[in-house]
Amino acid sequence: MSSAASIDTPGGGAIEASPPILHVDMDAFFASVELLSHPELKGKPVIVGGHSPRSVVTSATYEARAFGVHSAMPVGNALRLCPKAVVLEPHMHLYREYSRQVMALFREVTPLVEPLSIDEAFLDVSGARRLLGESDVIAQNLRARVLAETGLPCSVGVAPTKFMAKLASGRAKPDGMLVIRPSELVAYLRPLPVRALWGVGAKTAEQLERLGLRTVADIADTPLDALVRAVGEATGSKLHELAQGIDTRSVVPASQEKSVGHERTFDVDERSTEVLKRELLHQASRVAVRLRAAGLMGRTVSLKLRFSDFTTITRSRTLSEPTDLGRRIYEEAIAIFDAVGLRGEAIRLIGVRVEQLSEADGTMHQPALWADETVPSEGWREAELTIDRVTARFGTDMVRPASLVRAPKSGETADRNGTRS
DNA sequence: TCTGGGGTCCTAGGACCC
DNA sequence: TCTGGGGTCCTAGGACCC
Repeated sequence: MSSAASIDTPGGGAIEASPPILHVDMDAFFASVELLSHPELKGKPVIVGGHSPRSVVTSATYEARAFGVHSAMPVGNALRLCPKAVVLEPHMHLYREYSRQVMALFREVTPLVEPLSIDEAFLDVSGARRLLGESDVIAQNLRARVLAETGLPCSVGVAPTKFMAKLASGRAKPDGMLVIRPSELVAYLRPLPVRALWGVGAKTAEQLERLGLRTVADIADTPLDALVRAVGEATGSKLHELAQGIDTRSVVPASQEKSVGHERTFDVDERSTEVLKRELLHQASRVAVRLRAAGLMGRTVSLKLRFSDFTTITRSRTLSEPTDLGRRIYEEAIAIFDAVGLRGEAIRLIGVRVEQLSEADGTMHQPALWADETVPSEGWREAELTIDRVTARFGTDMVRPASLVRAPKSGETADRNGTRS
């Protein structure tokens, strides 16, 4: 066992004055992006969410939050709390584009940028400080720059560790900055509720509550083994460290994705296997398009089903060879689906995910054999590459299951009927 | 209008190998 | 042959995060 208390201080004493980690979090990201195209709604309660009956809030302006609206809440509930709110459909492609822009701005500060989600990232500025000044100065300049170049507000937490930086950015919201220095760290942490610790959700909080543990201080003062018995090895030891302000994780620039999937909740629970399988075909093809676009292949296919009562099952199968073909993923998903043996149960959600990703380096691809021996796999590969070209040109909406239903004859590429207006 | 869609990580049991 | 243990892979479920 090594000494857990030793903390690397690459910048020496300077760290005391200027903590090295920034956590940048865009404020009400999706809603803020929408306001750029709807300036007349500025200052009003705005909710981003779908219009279908089961849609939830994906983002809300602070004006809407004042009414108790928050993300993951059903849109209907949100509208009851705030009837005047304007509901806007999400535009994911726009959010991804703005995300790309702000992440690029972060990388101008330091190459050590770790995106955490579409709208937040950690920055390690311990090296950049020599050039750009103390980290609070870097943070303020970055906030100003993001606002000037994108029109979007963000908040920044500055602290000695990732966890504390994230905590700080949360405290700084909206449109603010907060610096937590090493000497203030423990005093800041101890009074917070356990729920503030990373990895403590509703269930874990409940388990801890049963032990009488309510604050971070309670956790910090509880012996490690008692904690581990209550919540398991990994969570227990993690919490014990976080509670005393210890977090040795470093900022690691983007790593490879581990899975790619799609899922859909039906507006009304679905019983028809024909409809369910058609949805699987669509999802498998979308997953494959994304795999190929990223130059990845996957080896494990899993199917997810959620029933009306919200119970959820997943079933997976590992292939002998990785694939990036929708046809192959679809076949496997169907085989799993058939093995589940539904007897007309109502399905609320269905989804497909591909795991165990590896880089597809072209030459390594082994053409798979289909159940239908008359269809050469290379024909399918050609068909799907055509889909990629159509997608690149017209967007994913153009890729319809219909283009995969029929095998292409030789010399023919996948048709692209199903054009949407 | 009960509970979206994209993910990551952990646990636990069994198979299988050395 | 009474009882090992470590490691890896696979599968299912669940907690958690944004």
